[in-house]
Amino acid sequence: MGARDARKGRTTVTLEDVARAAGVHYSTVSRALDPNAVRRVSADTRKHIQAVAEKMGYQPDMVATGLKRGRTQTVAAIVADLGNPSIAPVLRGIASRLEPAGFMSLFAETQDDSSRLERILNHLLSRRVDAIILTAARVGDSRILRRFVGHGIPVVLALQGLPGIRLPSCTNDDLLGGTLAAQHLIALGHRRLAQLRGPADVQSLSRRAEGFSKAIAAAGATEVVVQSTAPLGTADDGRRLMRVVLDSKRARPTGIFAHHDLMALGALTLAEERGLRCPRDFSIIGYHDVPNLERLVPALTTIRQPLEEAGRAASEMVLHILNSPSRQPRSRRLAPTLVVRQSTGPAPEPALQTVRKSRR
Amino acid sequence: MGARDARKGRTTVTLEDVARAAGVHYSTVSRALDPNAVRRVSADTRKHIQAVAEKMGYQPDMVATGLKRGRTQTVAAIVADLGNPSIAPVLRGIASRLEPAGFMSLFAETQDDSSRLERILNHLLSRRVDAIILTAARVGDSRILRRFVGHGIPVVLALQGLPGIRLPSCTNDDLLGGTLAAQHLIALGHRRLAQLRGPADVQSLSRRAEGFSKAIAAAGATEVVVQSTAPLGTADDGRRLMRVVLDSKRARPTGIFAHHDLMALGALTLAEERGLRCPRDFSIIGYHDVPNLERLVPALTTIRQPLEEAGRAASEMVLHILNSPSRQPRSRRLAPTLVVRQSTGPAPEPALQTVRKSRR
DNA sequence: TTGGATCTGTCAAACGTTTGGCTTATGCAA
DNA sequence: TTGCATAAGCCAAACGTTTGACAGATCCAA
Repeated sequence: MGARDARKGRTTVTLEDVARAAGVHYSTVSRALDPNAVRRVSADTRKHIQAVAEKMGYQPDMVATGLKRGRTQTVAAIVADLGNPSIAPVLRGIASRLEPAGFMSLFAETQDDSSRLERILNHLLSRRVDAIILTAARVGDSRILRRFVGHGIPVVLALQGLPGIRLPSCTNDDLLGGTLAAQHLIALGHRRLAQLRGPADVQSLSRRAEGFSKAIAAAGATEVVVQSTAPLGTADDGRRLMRVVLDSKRARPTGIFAHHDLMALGALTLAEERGLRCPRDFSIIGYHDVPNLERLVPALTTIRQPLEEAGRAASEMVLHILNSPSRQPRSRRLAPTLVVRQSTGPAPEPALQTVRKSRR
Repeated sequence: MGARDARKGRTTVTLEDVARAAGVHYSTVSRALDPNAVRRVSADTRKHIQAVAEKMGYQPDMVATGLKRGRTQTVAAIVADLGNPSIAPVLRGIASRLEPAGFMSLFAETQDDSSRLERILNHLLSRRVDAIILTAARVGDSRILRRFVGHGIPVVLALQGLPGIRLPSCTNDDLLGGTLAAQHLIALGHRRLAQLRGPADVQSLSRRAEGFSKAIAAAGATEVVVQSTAPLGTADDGRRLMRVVLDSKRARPTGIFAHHDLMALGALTLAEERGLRCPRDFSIIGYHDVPNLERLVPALTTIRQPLEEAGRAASEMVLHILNSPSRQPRSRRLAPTLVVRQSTGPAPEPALQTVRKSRR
């Protein structure tokens, strides 16, 4: 009869129940139900057992399996901040790739606090998760992670790389993102550019800046860079930086690259307050494709990062490691795409194009 | 010595290892480490064992514990669509409440597909989760859920109630939300209102409409209602509905209530295209407090729903059920709040106020 | 008939805990 | 000293699987 377990009389049917009903030993049931079992049970018995199990509604107990096999079919997704709108698509990517492989995902939030990360990791160790996908890597965390990796459980980084430790990662190609932004503005004829940078100590932003600047230089255009110190992405910051640009004595730039859509938004409103019209007088391009901003007038041209894809790719790596632990998978950089909307247009003074051609 | 388990030589220290090192039986270690164990171990040994365990870095194996105790300290959060920006805050609320209680959360996405929901539930059964929080309830799902509840595992509904089945839920008070919107507009002197409704077959929207209409009627004001059939919340839909309102032969309403911010946005742009200025000529109020829209000009007045709070409250219920399974907790309705920004202002023609006073 | 192979299936030992029952030691009253 | 309660700790049986080792049956060649 169905076993009655600890939980308030919940009824569970076990291997033994099925075995009794089918008139075989429970180990035979186990084998009959294991899709890739060694051939130890005849086709007839197998079919019979499967029928009985089906009829009784047998569900294997994955926690027992986990204990025996040492594999829980669980991976943890650790994020810094669930409030960050970039995160949900990543989680979705993770779930969509892992689910068909029979895995489920636990989630936890570090709130950008290393001690919380450590607590979470210990807890996950205790839960015997099979792997970890970490989107919350901070520079100081490599020590903690190292100990964790020492326990033999795979860690894959998503979105954020981490310098202090060799871990497979799946990040966005910010160099390319910056390049795309620059090439777009150049192609529209802009030759005097400005870059509204995020804080310097974030690796991805440095690369973003580098990609932009290199492409600008390669085209023989000029660029002024202003830099924020605040955490990336407030509109106020964008205003502030844009003010610096407009107040400068140098010739006003016609193409603006903001490291974040909300900065672009702030910059845009400030410029319009000063009587400049976008895209007539200047073009501006943001980064991130923040949701709902496509509703603005003018809708923001931006660089979109493949977030869901990042989650999928990270999961892919996890599965790869789990299936063939011999070698680490290669880290990947995912290509962002340019999303052209209405905030970018042809440069206002085409005459300049030819003048500055050969500066390099 | 540390046991070497199945997973590629990963080293785990077990109760037995600690027991050997401490010179006691492993059951004693188990008791010494259990904070609320019956008094079976002296203070001295307990302290000694704790020290040894600490030094060896012992971490209890929660899957073994789960097997023995029949409790996995895991709850599952099932959502319809991780892409929905409302969901992340709910997840955060869930994690924040559950984590201090020693629980972690699994997540899964139904993609609004009942058969996927069923698969997921079976899988969760197999994993012996302690409870489920479901934000993805659809009308047709009560049958599936009933079977599941029959297995004795608690299900709590968040955000969406479900008519066919008695389940504790934690939803937003849409009636109040509609009322708040109406009262705000009334207080500003508006007497001719319009309501841009979402589709009729969604319960929460009906209540939203009801709350609004009742408050309007109570104030003796008039209202025209136009209704969408599309799934809630596209700007195009808002445009379409607003066009109907403006094209009507009746006197133009001065106060608009849209069932969703994006609808409000669409309505707003259409009205401005027709030469009306907001909030000078008309006021409009949305619903949902969709992120980033506060950057618009004019920034949208809206109704904010306590999403994170919903997650926390649902978790609270789960913990309550788990701790005292005797009685179901009462369902809760969470109060939304009015967020006043710039899209609402005093009604343009104050004279009308007195004229229509006693229509009821 | 004997002696392997091969094919099916059973047996039982794990996996790492929790926990009821048991044993021994200790304290204390008579 | 005995008797007895109580405290402290050990023993071993679970929990539901997986899986190596073994056993019986069948078949076939020698």
